[in-house]
Amino acid sequence: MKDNNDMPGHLARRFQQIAVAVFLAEVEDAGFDLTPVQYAALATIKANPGLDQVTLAGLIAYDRTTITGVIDRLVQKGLIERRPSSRDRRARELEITDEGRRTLRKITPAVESAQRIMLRGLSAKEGEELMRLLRKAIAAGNELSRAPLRDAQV
Amino acid sequence: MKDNNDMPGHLARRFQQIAVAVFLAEVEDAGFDLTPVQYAALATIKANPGLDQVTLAGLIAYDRTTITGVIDRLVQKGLIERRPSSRDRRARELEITDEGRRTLRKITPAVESAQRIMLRGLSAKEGEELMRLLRKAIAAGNELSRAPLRDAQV
DNA sequence: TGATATTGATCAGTATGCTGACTATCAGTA
DNA sequence: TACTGATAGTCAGCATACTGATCAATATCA
Repeated sequence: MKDNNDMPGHLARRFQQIAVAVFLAEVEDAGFDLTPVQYAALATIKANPGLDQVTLAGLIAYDRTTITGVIDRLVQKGLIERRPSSRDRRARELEITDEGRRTLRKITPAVESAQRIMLRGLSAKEGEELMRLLRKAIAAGNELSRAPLRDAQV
Repeated sequence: MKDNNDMPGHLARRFQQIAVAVFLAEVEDAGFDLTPVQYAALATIKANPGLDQVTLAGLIAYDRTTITGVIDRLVQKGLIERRPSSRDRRARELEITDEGRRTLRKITPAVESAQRIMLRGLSAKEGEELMRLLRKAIAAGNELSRAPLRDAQV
């Protein structure tokens, strides 16, 4: 019988669990209330003004049904705006607000600190290697989840 | 601005997302309906007959409030039994059923196949190195989540 | 012993994430 | 143009995960 510690799936779940806990703790210490998912969405909307929800989902590999709720909460917090697209009446264009921009700027140190903390058991070289291997495994498995990563159409 | 791909937290989430999708697909192909979490709980109950829920949670690093629902569903499926402990009337003892044992035996090839698939982009050596680095990072961050890994009391 | 603290389990509430279904709209084509 | 298929977004339902609270039972110690 294989031990849990020999199962990449188990290790993935555990590392992700710690990563989320660290992120939330750092962000809360900085005085904000934003989840990892909300942060990624907000940063991506800022970098791609006016994008629609499906494009956003593709850029950060979320399921389109998950995005709906995330967007709802970001709008609720006043960090982004959602308005109908003029080109496609099915689509919604997403735009960051001034407050969203402010939040993003002030929260960045906490986010970067969280990334360091979740790798604190590794040397700099090991951290780089872990990220490289994760990127490689993810690239090979990209199409295996319902929410694959997609490039922006531009 | 850091890219998502430079964020270990983002990579962790993405790898876990793929790992779960692969697990569910392989298990469903084998004709079963069991989540990664349910599998880990079932295997751990089999290996530690009569353990209580808190001990189970510690062994696989789940939150104790999450365990309740997982156990409910395993009982519902007839794979385990939950009964009051004789030593401590607050606690419940968990025991695998014959059907649980049968399911575990028949599902194992699918689970092992899933572990291979989620590492398919990596060489054997790289897969080992990824697991080593994950274990190391997890060990250093164990106490940072609400559900740290705990040894069994025995 | 009796007061206090701790522990095992559960619950309510919130936030991902998924499947599958549905509506509205758009795009391509016969 | 009318039909067909695809697409954007939403929703219901289910399963993790977490926070914080509660209840019952156990442990601890003055």
